[in-house]
Amino acid sequence: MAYSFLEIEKKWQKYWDDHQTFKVADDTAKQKLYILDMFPYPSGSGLHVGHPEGYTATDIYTRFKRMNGFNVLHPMGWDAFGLPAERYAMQTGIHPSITTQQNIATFKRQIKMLGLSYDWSREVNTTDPKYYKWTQWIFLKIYNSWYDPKLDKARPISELLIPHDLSEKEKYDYVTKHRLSYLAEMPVNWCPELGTVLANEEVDEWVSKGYTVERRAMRQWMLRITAYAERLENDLADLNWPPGILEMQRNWIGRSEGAEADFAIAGSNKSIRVFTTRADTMFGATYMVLAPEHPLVDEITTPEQKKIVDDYRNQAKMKSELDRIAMEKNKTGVFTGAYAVNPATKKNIPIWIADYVIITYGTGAIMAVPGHDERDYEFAKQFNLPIVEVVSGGDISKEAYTGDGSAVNSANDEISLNGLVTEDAKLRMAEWLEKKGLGKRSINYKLRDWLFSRQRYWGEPFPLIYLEDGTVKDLRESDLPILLPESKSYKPSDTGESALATIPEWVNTTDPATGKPARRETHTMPQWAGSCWYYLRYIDPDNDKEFISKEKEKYWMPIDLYVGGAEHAVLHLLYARFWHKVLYDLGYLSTKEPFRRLINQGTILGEDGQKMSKSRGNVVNPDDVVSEYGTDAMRLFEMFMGPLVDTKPWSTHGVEGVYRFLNRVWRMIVDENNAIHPTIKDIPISGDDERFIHQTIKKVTLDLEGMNFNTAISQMMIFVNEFLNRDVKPRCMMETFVLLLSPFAPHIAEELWQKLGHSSSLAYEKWPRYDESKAAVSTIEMVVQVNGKVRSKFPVAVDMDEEILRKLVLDDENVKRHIDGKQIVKLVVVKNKLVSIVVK
RNA sequence: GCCGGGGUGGCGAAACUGGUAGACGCACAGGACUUAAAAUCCUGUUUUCCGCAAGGAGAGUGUCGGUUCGAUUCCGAUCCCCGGCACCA
Repeated sequence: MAYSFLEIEKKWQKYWDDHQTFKVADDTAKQKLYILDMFPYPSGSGLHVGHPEGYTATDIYTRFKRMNGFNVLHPMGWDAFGLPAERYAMQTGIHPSITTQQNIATFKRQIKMLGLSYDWSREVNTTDPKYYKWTQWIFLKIYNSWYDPKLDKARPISELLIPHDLSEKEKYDYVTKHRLSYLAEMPVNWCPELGTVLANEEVDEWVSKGYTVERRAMRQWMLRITAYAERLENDLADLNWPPGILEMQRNWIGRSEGAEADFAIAGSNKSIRVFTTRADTMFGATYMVLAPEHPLVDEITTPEQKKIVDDYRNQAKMKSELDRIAMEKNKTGVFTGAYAVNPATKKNIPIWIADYVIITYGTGAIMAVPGHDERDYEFAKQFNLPIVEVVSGGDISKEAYTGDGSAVNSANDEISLNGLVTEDAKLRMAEWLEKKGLGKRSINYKLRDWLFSRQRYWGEPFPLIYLEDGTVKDLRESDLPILLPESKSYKPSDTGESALATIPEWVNTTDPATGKPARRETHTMPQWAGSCWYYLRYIDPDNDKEFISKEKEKYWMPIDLYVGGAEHAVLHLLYARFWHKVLYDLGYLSTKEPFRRLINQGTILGEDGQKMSKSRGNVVNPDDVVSEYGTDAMRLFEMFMGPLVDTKPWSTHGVEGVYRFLNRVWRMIVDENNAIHPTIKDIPISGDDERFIHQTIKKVTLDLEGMNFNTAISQMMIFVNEFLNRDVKPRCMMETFVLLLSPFAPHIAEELWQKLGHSSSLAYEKWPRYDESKAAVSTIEMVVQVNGKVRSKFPVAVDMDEEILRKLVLDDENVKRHIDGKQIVKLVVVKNKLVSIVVK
C-alpha cells in the first residue's frame, strides 16, 4: 500500500502557511544567508519542469542551512512586465495587468504545490505600482548622476562643476551631456506593415512571415554603462561564479589594450583617429577605412566620389544587423577619393568607407593592415589594394599572417622596429607615437551603452516630461509613481511610439512643480529594469519611505547564493551589477557586487533527449507529475537525475524509482495500520550501526554543503536498503534519518517526524552531527596489484603494520601464482589502500 | 571561425588531493508471494574467453600517444556533442 502523499502534502503545506513557518525576521543576532532564485516571468503556459529544478535545489539548501542555525532569506517574486501580456492585450483588449495577475496566480499555485519554503510575506511584483515607483526612483538617481573619472565613481549631478561662463541653454546642454542617462538617435527595427518597433528577438519571427523590417533612427534613452566597463570587468575577479559565465561576461565587456593614433588627411589640417591593437604593424597600413556613419566622411569625400559614397551610405543604413550578418564575409566598400598620410611610412594611403568597420567600436575608423589582418586582407584582395609584409612568420601571398613574429620592413629615419618581436614592437611604436604627439596607448571596450527605452505600453513609464521649449525635465520623488494609464487599445501609435502616445489625457500634462504645460515621455523601460534590483526589495518589501533601508541592506547583502538559468549569463547579470554599482557609488548600498556566488542549473530535456517544446510534444507538466507521484517524489527525482549544473533528460521511470524509495522510507517507519512500526525500539545503537549512521550523516551533510544532491540521495537509499527489513530499528536512527531526508522530501519527513512522536515542525530542528571518529572504519579491503593488475583482495585491520602486511600479501595464493619464479623489482604500499608489486 | 562546457554499461549516473571503474537508480532477465495480476521481496546484469561450478584469464572511461609501480583523474595531439559570441581593428 502506497503512502498517501496527497493528504500529507496538503496537510503540511497548510501547516507551514498557518504557522508562518518560513517567515524570516531581520534578526541581526543570527548569522544570515541570502539564497535567491532568479524570479520567473509568469507566462500564460505555467510552470514547466525546468523551473522547479533550480527552485528545489535552493529550497533544499535553504532548509539545510536553517537547520544549521542560519537566518535564511529565501524569497520569490514576479518579473511580470513583458511583451506576451501586451500582445495578448492587443488581440483581446484585456488589460495586461489582468492577464498578468492570472498568470501570477497560476505560477504561485504551482510553486506552492512544490512545498518550497519561501517567505511569501516578501513577495514582489515588478508591475505593482508600489514596486515600480522605486524602479522609477532608481532611474531618476541614474539620470541625476554623472560619472567622475577622477574619483572613478558616479556622483550626483548637483556636484558636477559647470563652467560659469555658459548661457542657460549651454548649461543645460553641458549637464545633459554628462548624465548617466541620455537621449540618442538610435536605430530600431521598424516594421511598416505592423506599424511598430520590434525587439531584436522578434525580427526573425516576423520576417519569416513575410513582413519587412528596416532600420529607422529614433530618439531613445540610453544608460551610460560603458562608464563602468572597467569596474564591471575588474570586479569579476572576486566572484564565485562558474568560469564559463565569467568568461562570457569578460567577452561581452570586451576589454582590449592597444593604441590610438592620428592619421593626417592629405591636403587638410584634419586627421583621422584610429584604434589598433597592433601598433607594431603600422608600417603595413596601406589604406584606411571609415565606418559609413563616420562624421568625417562628408568632409573628405571628393566631388567625383560623392555620388557613390552617398549611395553606399544609404544602403548601409537600410541594412539591418541581420543582413549584415547574412552577408558573412563578402566585403563591400567604396573609395572616398581622399588620402591620409601613414605617420610611419609617410606615404599617402587611400581612405575608403566600408561597413565592416563599425561606428560604435573604437573610433569608427581603422588603419588597414592587409598583411596581418584577415578582414583587411580580404578587402584588399577584393579591391586590389597593396599588401605589405611587416611581421615575418607567415606567407602573405596566401593569407594574412595574424600571429606574432619579428618585425620587418618597419623603419623610417626616426624609428625602426625591424627585428623586434611583436610584443616589443608594439611598445616601441606606442612610445614613438606618444613622443611625437601622434597617439597614445589606449584601452577599448566592446561594451556599448544600454538602449533603455522601449516603444511599449506594458513597462515602467519614465518619470520624465518634455517642456514646451523642448527641454527634458525629471519629475520629483514626490510625484512618483508615474502610473500607467488605463487604455482601450494597446496598439502602438503609427509613429512607432507606444500606445501611451495615443492617450492624450495622459501624454498632455503639466509640470507638477510649475504648472506649465508639458508632455510625458511615452517610451517605457525594458523588462530588465525591474529585474535589476528586485533582490534588494525582498530585503525591505513594504518600505514606503526608501527603496531599501540601509541597516537591512547591510545585514542581508550580498546574496550568498544565486541560482538560475544560464540564458541570463550576460545581460541580466551585467545590467543588475551596473545598477548595483551606481547605487553603491551614490551611497545607498554597502556592497560593490550583488551576487557573491552563482550557479546555473542545467536544462532538463524531454524524455526523448530533445529540448522540451510544445511542437515536439515532449513537454512534461509538473502538475501531472505531482498528482501522480507527489511533490516529494518530484523534488527528489529532479535532484537525483544528476548534478544540478548538467543538462539531462527527464525520465518518467526515474520518478517511479524515487517514488518507490519514498514508499520504502514510509514502510521502514510506519506499519500497515498507519501506526509507528513495531520494529522501532528505544534501544542503544550497536557498533556497526553507529558507524553506519555517522557515515550517513557525514555523506549527506558534505554532499549538501557541496550541492551534490544526487549522491546524498544515493546514500539515503543505501540506508533504507539496509534498514527496511530489520527486525529491530533504533528509534534515534530513524529520527536522524528523517531529519536528513527532510530538506529533500519535507512533507513525508514532517509526517514521519510526527509519527515518531514530535508535535511540531522539524523545520528548525538541529541538523544531525557526525563524529569523524565514529564514522571511521576498523577494517578495510586491501588490494594487491601485480604489475598493475589486481590479483587479490582481502580484509585487513586499519593501519596494519607494514611488515605484517607484506608477509600477508606474499603469502596470498593468487599473488604467489603471479610472482612465483620472478624477481620482485619494487613493492609499493599505499597505506590502507593497496599494495603494488612489480616483478620481472 | 573564436570562447566556454562535456564525451564512463542498454539508460540517468558514481569514483576523495593519481590507487579495486561502474556506488545508487532505471530498464531487462530469473525466482518468491498470489487463483491471477498489480504491488512487494529476493537473485543476476560492462564485455570476451576457459570452467558444471567455485573460480581464473583478457579487454574496457570518444580516439592516438606520453608521464607513472598504477591514469576516468595529470600532459600533448585529435575527433565528436552542447552552450555562447560573431567583421570589435
